[in-house]
Amino acid sequence: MRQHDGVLETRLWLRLLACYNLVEAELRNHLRKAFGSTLARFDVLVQLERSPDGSAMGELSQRLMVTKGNITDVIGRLEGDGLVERRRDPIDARIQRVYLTPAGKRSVDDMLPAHNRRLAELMQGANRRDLEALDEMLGRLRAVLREARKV
Amino acid sequence: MRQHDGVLETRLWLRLLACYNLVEAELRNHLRKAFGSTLARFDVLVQLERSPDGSAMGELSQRLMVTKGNITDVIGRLEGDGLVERRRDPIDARIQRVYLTPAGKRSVDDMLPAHNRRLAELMQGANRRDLEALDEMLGRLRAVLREARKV
DNA sequence: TGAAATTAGTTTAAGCTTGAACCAACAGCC
DNA sequence: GGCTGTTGGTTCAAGCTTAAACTAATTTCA
Repeated sequence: MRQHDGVLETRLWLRLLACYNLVEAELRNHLRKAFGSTLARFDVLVQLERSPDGSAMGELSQRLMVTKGNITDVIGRLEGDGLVERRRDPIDARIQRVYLTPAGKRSVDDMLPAHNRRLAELMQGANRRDLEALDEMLGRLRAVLREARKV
Repeated sequence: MRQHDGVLETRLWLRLLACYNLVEAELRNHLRKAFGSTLARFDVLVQLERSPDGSAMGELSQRLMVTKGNITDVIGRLEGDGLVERRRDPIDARIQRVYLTPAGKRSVDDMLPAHNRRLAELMQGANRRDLEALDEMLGRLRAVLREARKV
């Protein structure tokens, strides 16, 4: 009898989904209450902080795994608040390069440590070895999923 | 030197996020192309199929981990398409009980097997033992996160 | 009993997100 | 140079999602 009927995969997916939802809700809540911000904005700002030379719209879209239209929208809102600025690439005029403004940098520097602390707090009830093993295996699953997507 | 600075937790979260995004995007894509449906609708329908006696709006909201307002919205759309129907609970008049219509049941029965198959396909590149271990540990993490939320 | 607190759902405004259609700029090729 | 195809972003409509304010019904308890 073949046991590979998808039951394990479904249960795994539902558990992963639950973990995702629990963490996501808590982090969103924290950002909102502590900083009046959202995850979409935060994610973009963090990504930009890691790219001092700016980042193209499409690059952001890929890294954050959302559509290009989404990035256009979020960046537009962040630009309106003066946290980022867009400059057209001088070599390739199609490319919009996005940079953190000083205010944007201040904003990330403010949020990021508290955000990470909150995340660590959420998992502090877990055994450290479990987290390490989980981390390792999620890395492997990610590789498998990336491969599967191509096919 | 205290090593518990949140690096592990952050990496774990980013990997979990990546796995979530990869699976979610693929499942959504599949539902859309194969059935012209969405995950939000699908999730509600599956939940209702598991509750032959109907489900209250708040129950759906909790199980799917979304807000009550969201459920009102999605159910409204599903009802408009004739896939579910709302009936007020005769005992407690505050409660709206939601049921699958025959068309709704046909729709789930149509989608669910293909959906699960697609999910299993996505993970078929992974070692079976890894998936079992991952499943187990996600279950434990979920418990930890639920506990942490209460605090 | 009946006022106060709780619970179930709805509504609303704002923001998030997608997918598809579109425009402009670049790259390859003849 | 000037087609042709590709790439990077924007726009648009629709749907998804949240948080907060609200209404109506039930429960609690003095």
